[in-house]
Amino acid sequence: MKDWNRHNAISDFVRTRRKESKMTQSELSDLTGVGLRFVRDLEQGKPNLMTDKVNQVLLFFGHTLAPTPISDETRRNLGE
Amino acid sequence: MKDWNRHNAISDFVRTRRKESKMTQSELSDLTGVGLRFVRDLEQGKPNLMTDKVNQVLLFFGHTLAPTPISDETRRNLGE
DNA sequence: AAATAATATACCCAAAAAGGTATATTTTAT
DNA sequence: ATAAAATATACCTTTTTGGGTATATTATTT
Repeated sequence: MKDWNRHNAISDFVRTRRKESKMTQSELSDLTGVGLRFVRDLEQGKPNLMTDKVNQVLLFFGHTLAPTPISDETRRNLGE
Repeated sequence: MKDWNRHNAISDFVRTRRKESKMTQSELSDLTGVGLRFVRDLEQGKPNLMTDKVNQVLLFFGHTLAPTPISDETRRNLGE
């Protein structure tokens, strides 16, 4: 099983935005309609997520999943 | 069940890039390691996809899924 | 026009996600 | 230091994905 990575574009984005908004995971869960468990899996970098669940959360912050040129950081981590 | 939408950021991106590269769905499937069925679901806008499968395809085109401002979505996907 | 290639649809199955709940650990407030 | 709140981990169930294969439709080539 692929290992989790707390620090990836999506996890970092959500965790940062949530804290900036002074929300708890539980509040974000309620406001977005996804399960609390999902918010946790998301922020802790579960490798496999459903796109529409992720979008359900991102949408709350005015964002959405879209193809983006890979960053140097991503390129660096390709090997593992 | 949510309906499929052929024209969304991800589907359009993959279909366009694949055709630019003069590849068939089958070739893209082989080259990326995802199933042919997935390439089809992806290009036809299946509402729910696994992020790591999508990334497996996007990576081939030097991209990856990342949170993107909604207002920029259209611009980002039509260009480059 | 016919033949071939490419794309789309329909079926089944194994594997895994999402969610709920309960428990443990960490962080924050008093 | 203690209590309370927030976050993390573990177990279980239901639902749905991804993939394979077979068939149908559409597009391309000759």
